[in-house]
Amino acid sequence: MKRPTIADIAARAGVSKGAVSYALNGQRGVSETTRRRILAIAEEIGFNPHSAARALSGAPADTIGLALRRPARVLGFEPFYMELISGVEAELSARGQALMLQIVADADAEIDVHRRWWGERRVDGVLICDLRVDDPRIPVVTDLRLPAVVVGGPEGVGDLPHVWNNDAVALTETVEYLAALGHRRIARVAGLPDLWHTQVRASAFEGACARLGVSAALTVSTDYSGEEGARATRRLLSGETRPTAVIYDNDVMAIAGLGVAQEMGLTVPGDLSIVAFDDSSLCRLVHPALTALTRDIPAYGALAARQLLAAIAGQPVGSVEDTPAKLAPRASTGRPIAST
Amino acid sequence: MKRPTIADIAARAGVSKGAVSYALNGQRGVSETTRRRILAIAEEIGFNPHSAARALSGAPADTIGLALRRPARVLGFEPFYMELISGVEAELSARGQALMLQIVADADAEIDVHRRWWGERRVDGVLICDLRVDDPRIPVVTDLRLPAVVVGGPEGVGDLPHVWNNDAVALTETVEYLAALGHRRIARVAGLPDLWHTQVRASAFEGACARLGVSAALTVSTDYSGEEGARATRRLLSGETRPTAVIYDNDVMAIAGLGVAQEMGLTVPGDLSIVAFDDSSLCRLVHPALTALTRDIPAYGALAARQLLAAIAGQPVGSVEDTPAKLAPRASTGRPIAST
DNA sequence: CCGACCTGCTGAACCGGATAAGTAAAATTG
DNA sequence: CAATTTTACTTATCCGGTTCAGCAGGTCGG
Repeated sequence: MKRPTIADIAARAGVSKGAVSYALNGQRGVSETTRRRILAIAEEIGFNPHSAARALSGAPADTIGLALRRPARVLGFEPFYMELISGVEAELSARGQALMLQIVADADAEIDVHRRWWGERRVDGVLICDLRVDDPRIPVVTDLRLPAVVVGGPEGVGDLPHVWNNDAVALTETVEYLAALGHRRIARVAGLPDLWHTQVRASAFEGACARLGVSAALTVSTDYSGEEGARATRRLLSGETRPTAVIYDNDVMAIAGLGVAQEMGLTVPGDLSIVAFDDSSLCRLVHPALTALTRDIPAYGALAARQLLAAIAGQPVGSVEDTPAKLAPRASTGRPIAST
Repeated sequence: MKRPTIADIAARAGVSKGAVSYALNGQRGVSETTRRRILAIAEEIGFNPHSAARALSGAPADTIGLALRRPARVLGFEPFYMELISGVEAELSARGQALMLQIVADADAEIDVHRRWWGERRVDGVLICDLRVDDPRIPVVTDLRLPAVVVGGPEGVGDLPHVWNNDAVALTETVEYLAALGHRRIARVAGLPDLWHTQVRASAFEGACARLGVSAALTVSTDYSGEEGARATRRLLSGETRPTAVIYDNDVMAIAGLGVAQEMGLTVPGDLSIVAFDDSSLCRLVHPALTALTRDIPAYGALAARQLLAAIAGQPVGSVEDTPAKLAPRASTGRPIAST
C-alpha cells in the first residue's frame, strides 16, 4: 500500500502542491470550495503528512523525550515511573504529541541520548527525571538550548524550569506524627543516595529527629528494590536497639519490610510502625494497610508535560511546586508497645 | 546553538556535501585521508544527521511503536508492562532503535494511532499487546503492510508474526498441583474477559478442573486492578461454599487477595491457598511468599522486539513460542485444612 | 478608464540528507 | 605509451512537505 502524498491529492484535485498544502493547513490562499474538495480527497485516500518532510521544513517533531537510567529490574516493579509516564501521556496524547522513551545504562549513555535526540531533531524537548547531585544533564541540555523540564528540584536544576514537590515538608510531617505517637527510635530506608530528593529527605529526616528528640535516627541506603528493602529491614530489626518505626522511601520496600516484620514474628504496628513514601494501591491492599505519603503521581507527570509543552512553545516557565505528599494514616502505624 | 549539517562539514573540509555523506556512511568514494578529516570535523562540531532528512530519503525511522490501551490507573501498578517495556528497550537501545509509546483510551484511538504512525512514517513497525478477540488492529496493520509482531496468540493473530507463551500449559499445571494437594474447590480471579489470553486460561482452567474432579470452579472477571482483585476475593470468601484455593490472573490481585484473606481472619495456606500468575518480586517479599507462575517478562519483550526488528528487515518471521510460565511453589499454597 | 488592491492560484526554492550520474586525474593494463 | 580502468571526487536530483514570489483575473475607488 503506497502512502499518499500531497502530490497525489494535487493531481486528483487538479491543483498544485502548494494549494493542497494551504488547504490542509487552514491557510488562506485557496477558496472555500477548493479547500473542501481537497480535504474530501485527503480524507478519502487516508492522507497523513509525512512527519519527516514536515520536520525538514522546520516543523516541530511533536515528540518529547524521556530517558530513564534505571536497571530494567527496578523499573519493572517501581510503580512510580509507569504512573508518571501515564500522566505525561495523558497530557501529550490530548495534544497530539508523542513520547519517545529510552532506557539507558549509565550517565554517558544518558547524555549521549540527549545529544542525539537534539542533533537528530527527534524531540522538541525532554523531561529530566531522577535528578542527581551535580547532574551532568543540566549543563548539557542548557548548552544545547534543548527545551527541558526537570522533574525535581528546586535545587540543582541550574536555570532550567522544573516541577517539584516539597519532600522535606512531607518527611517532617511524618516524623512529627511518629514522634507524637511516642516513637523515639525511628529508622529510614532510603533510596539511591546520589539522587537529590534522597538528600532532601535525609536532611529533613535528620533535622526533624534532632528537633523532636528522636535519639536513634538510622538511615540505610538501597536501590529501591524490594529485595534491598527487605534486607535493610532485616538488618534494622536485628540490631541491638531496633527501631519502633521505619520510613521507607518507596512503597515496594515498605511492603517488603512488612513481610520481613511478619516473618520475624513482630506485630505491625505494635512492635513496628511502617510508613511508605508513595502510595500505590498495594499499600491499601496489604494487611495491615500501610500508612503512606500519598501524592498524585499521574498529575505530577501531567503538570511536568504541560510545563514542557509551554517551554517548547516559547512561553516563560519557571519553578512550579506541586502539592507536597500528604500523610495518609492507616493501620500500619500506631503507638509503640512499651519495652526496652 | 545551531545544529551542524553536512553542508557545514563540507565547507570546513573544503569538499562537497556528497563527499561528506559518503565519508560519514562508510561508503567508498572518498580517500581514507579525506574520510578521516571529515570524520574528525564531524566529531569536533558534534554532528548528528537530521533524522527527518534521512527519513525523507527513504531511510527507516529507527523507531518502533507501542500503543497501550489501558487506563493510566491500571498501568501504574501493573508491573507487567514496565517489565515488558524494559525488555523491549534493552533490545532496541542495543541496536540504536527508539521506542515510541502512546497510551490510548479506546479501540478507535488505538487504530488511529497505528494509521497515523504509518502515514507519518514515524515508526518502522509496531508491537501489538493485549490481543483481544476479533482484534481490529490485526486487519488494520495487515492492510497497511505495517510490520508488526503480536505479543500473544497463537490464535486470533491472522497472518501476523507473533510471540506467545502457552498459558494453557501453565494453568493446567497449576490446577493439577492444587488438586494433588487436595483442593476440590478452586476459584479463579480472571482479568479482562475480551483478551485472548484470558479466554485461553479460562478454558484451560475449566478443562483441567473438569478432568480432575474439581467441583466448584468459579471464575470472576476483573480489570486486573488490586481493588477489583480484593473485591472479587471478598465475594468468593463470603460465598456459601468458599474455595480453598484461588488462582489470580496477575500478582497485584493475588497480593490484594492475600490482604483480604488476612483481614477476614483466614490463614494462608491453611484456609486458603493462593497462586499468582506472573511473579514480580513482591510475590517473594510478602508474607507468606506467594506461589506464582513465573516467566521472564523482560526476556519475552526482548524476544518480541527481536522478532519485530527481523520482520522490519524483511526476514521471514512466524510464530515463536516462548517458554511457558513455570510454577514456583512458595508458602502460600498447601494442603487445605479439612472442613465443611 | 486606469491604477491599486484583493483573491486564488501556480511555480520554484528550500529544508538536509542520500545517491545516481558525470568528470578529471591517477593507476593499471596490454 | 596509448587505452582502459579505477579512484576521488563534484554536480544534480530526489524525498514530501512548506512557503515565498509571481501572476492572472476581478473589484473598487477616483
